[in-house]
Amino acid sequence: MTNLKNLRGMADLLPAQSEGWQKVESLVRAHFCRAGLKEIRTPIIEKTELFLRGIGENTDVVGKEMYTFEDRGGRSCTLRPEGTASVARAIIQNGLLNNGPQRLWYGGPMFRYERPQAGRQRQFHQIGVEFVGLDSVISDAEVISIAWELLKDIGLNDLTLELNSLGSNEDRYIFKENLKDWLLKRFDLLDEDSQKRVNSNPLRILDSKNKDTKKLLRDAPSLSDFLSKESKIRFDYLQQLLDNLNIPYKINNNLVRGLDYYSHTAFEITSDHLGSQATVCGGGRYDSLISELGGPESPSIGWAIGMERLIILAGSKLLDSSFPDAYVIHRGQKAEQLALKITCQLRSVNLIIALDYSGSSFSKQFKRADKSGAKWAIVIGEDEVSKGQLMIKKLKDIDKEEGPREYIFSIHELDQLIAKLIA
RNA sequence: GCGGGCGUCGCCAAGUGGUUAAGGCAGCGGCUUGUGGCGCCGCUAUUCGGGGGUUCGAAUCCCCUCGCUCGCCCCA
Repeated sequence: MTNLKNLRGMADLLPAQSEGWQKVESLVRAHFCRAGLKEIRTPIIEKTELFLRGIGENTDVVGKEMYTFEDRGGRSCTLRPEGTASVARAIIQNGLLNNGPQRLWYGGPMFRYERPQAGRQRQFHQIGVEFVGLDSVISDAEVISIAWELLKDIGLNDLTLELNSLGSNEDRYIFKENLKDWLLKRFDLLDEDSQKRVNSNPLRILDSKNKDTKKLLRDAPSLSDFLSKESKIRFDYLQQLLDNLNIPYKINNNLVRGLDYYSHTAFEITSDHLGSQATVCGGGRYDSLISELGGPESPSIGWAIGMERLIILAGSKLLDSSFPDAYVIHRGQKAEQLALKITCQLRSVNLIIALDYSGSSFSKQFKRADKSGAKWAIVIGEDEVSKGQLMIKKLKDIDKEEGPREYIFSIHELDQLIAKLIA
């Protein structure tokens, strides 16, 4: 291998892992289906402008993590760093809201140009849910519960749901000005990153991991004190609904989230088993995104789950477990032809059949049959072909003596063979 | 983008300047040309992520580059 390696942060999904992915994906689909969600698929490339306007120019995602390039027509294009902006665009462009609120899910690869580490790659996969055109608090609770129940169903136990209210746009504007004033008075005490953010995105400073800044912020004005009466009622009611659903949560007043479009409800689901990338699910309400992108006023809420992180957490619960029902052993050219034919016929009735290709000794083929984990060996040799028969032999539990291990069938009586294999 | 660690066969690995690069697992073949999970025997890296350089001589030292990994930042 000379230089033909993967690009940094772009991982292959190998056969040993794909079954785990499929398990998770089918569970995910089942949950979405039960919740009555419809799938939407959008292109993985969009005009750069969509993300600039949708996600916000001062966010880290847009500021330093986008895969942006010019196409041959000189258009600035970007590989989507998240799903919501594209979904919003597609909804507006196709007029879906004319049919009422949309309850949608999506999934697929996302791209962010970052230094990879555990649970973080440059191409990664998200599944997400978006409720567009719904304002009621029960939709917030429902959206959260879909994520929570899904994660629980995959077998993840020690997860933490962190919850906050960012208030209305107005609440947040007033708070932002207050916070900015407060921070500017203490500018010299802030860490470098936070100093840069004071004017562009002061809310993000609340989320700072810097020790000194954290300490300083203990006395800072709190967003919760700036929530309007309506916003407070909303937030209280959401908590009441979650209590009612027995979904545990932790209020985190510093949870701001990195994308500009959130208002009111913001939440994250985190785990202690992911190293420093603790968030497995993140989401919130985005009441003004659709209208800002040129659509009708449409309050909305959604979340995204990182598939790679989900798979890491699910870990050993996803071990490979599929074995063939039967392994077809054959010797001789006529037998080979029959073996292939039988294999296809049995597969057509949904049996999982493995076929040997080696043409080596029966002894070797039996060894391989054992290794495959198959329950039965189907043996087709020259004798069988000439008699129009085939023989099956039970492979597992060789030491348990209970009745015959071998059975002969006519190749014209496949029904009986099938019945035996299924039994 | 910044800072650490790492890169020898599909996997796990020994080797840290000197004849042919250990070993284990897996794979393939044989013992056993038509019957299995054990066992025994044999085969499987002209090459040490890639490219330069130092040297009589390099997987081992130096430089560059690619990738992985851990932390920061941030997020899924």
